[in-house]
Amino acid sequence: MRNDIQTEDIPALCASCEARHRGICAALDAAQLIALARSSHRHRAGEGEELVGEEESIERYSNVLSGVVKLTKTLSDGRQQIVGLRFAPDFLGSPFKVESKLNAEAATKVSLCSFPRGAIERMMKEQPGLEHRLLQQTLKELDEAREWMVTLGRKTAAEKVASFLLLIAKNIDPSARPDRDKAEFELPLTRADIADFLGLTIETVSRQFTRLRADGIIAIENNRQVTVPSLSRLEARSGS
Amino acid sequence: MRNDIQTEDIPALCASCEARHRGICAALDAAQLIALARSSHRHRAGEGEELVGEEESIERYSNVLSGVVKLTKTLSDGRQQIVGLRFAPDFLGSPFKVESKLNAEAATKVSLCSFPRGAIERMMKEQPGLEHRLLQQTLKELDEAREWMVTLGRKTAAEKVASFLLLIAKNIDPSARPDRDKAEFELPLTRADIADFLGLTIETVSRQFTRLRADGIIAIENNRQVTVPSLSRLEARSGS
DNA sequence: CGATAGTTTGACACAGCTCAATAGGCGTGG
DNA sequence: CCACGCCTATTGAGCTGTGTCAAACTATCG
Repeated sequence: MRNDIQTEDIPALCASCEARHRGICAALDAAQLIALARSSHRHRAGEGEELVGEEESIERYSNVLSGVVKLTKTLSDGRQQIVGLRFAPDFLGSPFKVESKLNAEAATKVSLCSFPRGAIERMMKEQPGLEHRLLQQTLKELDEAREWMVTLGRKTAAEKVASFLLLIAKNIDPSARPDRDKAEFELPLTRADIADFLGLTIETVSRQFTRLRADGIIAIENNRQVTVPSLSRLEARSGS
Repeated sequence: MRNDIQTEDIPALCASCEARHRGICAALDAAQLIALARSSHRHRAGEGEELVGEEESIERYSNVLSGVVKLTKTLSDGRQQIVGLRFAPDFLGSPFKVESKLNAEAATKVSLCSFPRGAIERMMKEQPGLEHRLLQQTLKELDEAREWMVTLGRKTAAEKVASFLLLIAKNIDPSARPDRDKAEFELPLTRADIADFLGLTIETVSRQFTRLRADGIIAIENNRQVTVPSLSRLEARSGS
């Protein structure tokens, strides 16, 4: 199914791409990668840019190559909830159509590799491995969503904020290793985003940050640069 | 893929089964149904009975034929959150293994059609349509989970209870039809379950029920039998 | 340096929680 | 068929965590 030996055959673009190894494209062989690369294009989006409006979602699918994308839902009166975050090399855009509305917006600067809907669907027919991969990613997303439901429904504000920091640390700390208990990373979200993710207000989020800082669980520089000296101490506050 | 013409060929058990039409089994042809039926068995479970403990989840998969199953997650200190409800003809048991722990418990009397893990996985290899079907069910679940995240994170207690009643009405009112604005059903969950589903306490749930009753939005008989004279009036209170 | 957007802090209000008592439904056994 | 007991649901009173509103502070960028 994978064809790592013939690395020279795969498109140059894909050779160093993370999605090729850990993402959707890992299910494709060289020939399929070439076919897909023909109709794919890389592009960037700035913070706050909308990626998937109603219409566009149907048009194309993307791999997240870098940056963070937030998936949001909005009630009719404007209340908003972030229902998921996508990090590299996650897949973006749900296959087949889902009835309910969902927005995707760049939380940070983002780079994407996009292809038209049709290309993926055609490939799915001739390569069941791709659909299998998609199922796995969807199951992972479902699992994460359920985990977060517990956070939203049953945790206190303090636990929510700690859980959030752990999630980010796991997903974007470049120095992360299983044994390292320390973490450093730049927050990809504003306080407002964090509030929307946690079902809180920005003021409550801010107060919880202040408390974590006062207790030495985290240090923050320039509002965004976070240091966690001990992930296990942070985890102890996450209520899990 | 489906083979409705040769109805006489399919197993007697499956002939009248809802899962055969709207569930997972719709992806199978007569021969496959027969093969699967050989290793499947129907059984019942009483209210509160645990269906999927850690170990068992891996062992077998089931279709829900009647009744309601609740999927729960529990924090280390005992706080609980219901992360999903399964109604007939939903599928139960996640394919491949998911790392995180999830419990499935009968919320009402339940009847199931179960088969061993291996049977399904073998069939998935020879019948891509089955995996496709599974992907669709998973996408639907993901969508529902996200919808509920908004409810948990951003709605008031009153809106949560209204949303819950709408969800139940949609899924188990036998007399439901798109045009009918009235609904009648028996609540499949206790107040404690409802609280765990909504991220509230039983007292708050009870008070919201009382208010809905006082306002004529619902009528309740015997604590479980609910009448909703106007679903649209109920929906107006759901905050969506 | 000033403008702007984001963040922190404070004072206060209120939705929903806690604890406690009462009421209702339902099965069991006299 | 009633009486009892158990379990679930309701109601009440008071408390508290989080929201609201407003002001001060801080980064960032032209």
